[in-house]
Amino acid sequence: MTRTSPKLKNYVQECIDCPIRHRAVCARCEADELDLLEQIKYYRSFEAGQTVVWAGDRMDFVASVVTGIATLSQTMEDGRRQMVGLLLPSDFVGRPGRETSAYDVTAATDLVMCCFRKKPFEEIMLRTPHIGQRLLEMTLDELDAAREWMLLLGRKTAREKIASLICIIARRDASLQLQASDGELRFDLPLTREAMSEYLGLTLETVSRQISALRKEGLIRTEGKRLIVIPDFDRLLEETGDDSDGGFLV
Amino acid sequence: MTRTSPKLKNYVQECIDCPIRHRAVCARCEADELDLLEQIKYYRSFEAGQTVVWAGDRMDFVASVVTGIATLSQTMEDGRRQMVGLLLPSDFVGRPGRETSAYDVTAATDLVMCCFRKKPFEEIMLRTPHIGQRLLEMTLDELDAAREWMLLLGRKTAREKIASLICIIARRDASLQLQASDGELRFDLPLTREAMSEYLGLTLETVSRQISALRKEGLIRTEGKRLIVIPDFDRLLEETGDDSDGGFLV
DNA sequence: CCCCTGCCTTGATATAGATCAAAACTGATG
DNA sequence: CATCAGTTTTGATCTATATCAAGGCAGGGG
Repeated sequence: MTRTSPKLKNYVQECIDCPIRHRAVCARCEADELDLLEQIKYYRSFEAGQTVVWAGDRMDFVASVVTGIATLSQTMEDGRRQMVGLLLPSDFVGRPGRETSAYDVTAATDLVMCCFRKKPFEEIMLRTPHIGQRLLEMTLDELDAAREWMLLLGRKTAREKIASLICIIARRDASLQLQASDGELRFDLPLTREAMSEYLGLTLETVSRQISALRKEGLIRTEGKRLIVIPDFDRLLEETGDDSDGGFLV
Repeated sequence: MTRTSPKLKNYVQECIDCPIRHRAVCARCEADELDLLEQIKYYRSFEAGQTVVWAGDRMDFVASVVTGIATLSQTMEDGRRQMVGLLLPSDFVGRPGRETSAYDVTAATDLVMCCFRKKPFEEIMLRTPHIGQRLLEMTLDELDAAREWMLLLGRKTAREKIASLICIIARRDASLQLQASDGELRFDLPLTREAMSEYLGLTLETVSRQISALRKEGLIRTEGKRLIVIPDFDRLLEETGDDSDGGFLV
């Protein structure tokens, strides 16, 4: 678990060719603005399971997720945990103007982040409105997502929660991968039952039971450990409890 | 209910003397920047219970809450409702760059909002970094609050939820009113049992029972319809399940 | 090849909170 | 002052999900 696989080290990438160039906090930057960021950026890699920072710890950088998935979670004194954010590629980690992390940040899968030390980043942000504008936009999106999640946590049944989670991951995955072989959607769900339960406000047993139920009813199939296949996305969507139209915004 | 009490009409206020001047989206504005906003602002008043906009409806303004409390909520097709935001004075309503409201916005109490038509506001925002900066800061605060709430919805018991709600309102109230007569905190909790249940992801019966329980144990007293007295804030805080130190920001 | 460790699944039971129901209160209206 | 609608409280019961418990399965290491 603590052994570092060599392939993760020394990830390097020109901004120009970066896979998240047009979705991350730098999305609106012009070439010269991008140069400023490129000069101060550095990459950090983590293996699945590693902790990036603990809640309350000093965190002197902000970052974009380049590849992999990170999670934000809170822990209560007695150990109850709730995940409060699922960070996919292009999502932003950290808060300008705050010294410490408010949440535990964990690598759910192998993870590469594009980091900026906080101080220089804040300086560049003041001089570069495009960054602040993009960050505002992204933060508003996160806020919408958090509120959507409040509905899920407060009012949905266990079955609806699971269906919602699968649909959301499938959507975000599809929007990146651009694959839509006929009607069947297949993708990686790289979360353990426990991680899902922390996200959904359930126990891992309930997660397992509900996934089994969806499988028995043919709403999903599972292949191997982490692969999910959705034969009919719309049918699964009906199980989420969301309005037939709108639903999640990504 | 639909009769409009005259006192609510025609609220007018110079920005200079505005009670939320230094907390709202205009907080960082210099005098000349404030002038720009002052020229396009207008006030709207709502009575307790009135709906400001429905989710999905066109919303061509953004606004700051000046006095009163507004709520944001989502409704599922079958009627289940979850409140996703509680907007107190100085909080911001609406999202620049979005045509329609994502949530039902309702006046929980009599309410006065300082409104800006969206288009001119967005133009001023582009020219005035202080507004965008402040809005980013406020949005990040909202996001933190939403995530704190996710923990509450996903993991807290009914009792902890109620204690948390009361503590949060008490805190925010205290930070505005600046009254701290000895140890005893007293303040208005202007939400019906139903509104509380929608916020906490409970039924109104459970809310009522838990409030009764806290009252019987002397953790709170109630005076009249809406007044709450907290004899010992720290003791109530212990019932929230939050870390003894940190807890909610705001 | 076998064992171990970490997941995952499934079953039996317990319980917090929902649901259903009725009565008590509160304040407004005629 | 009586009535009425909207709240709140409290009681009885039900149920979805948690909790406790036991096996099962897959992959890595010796």
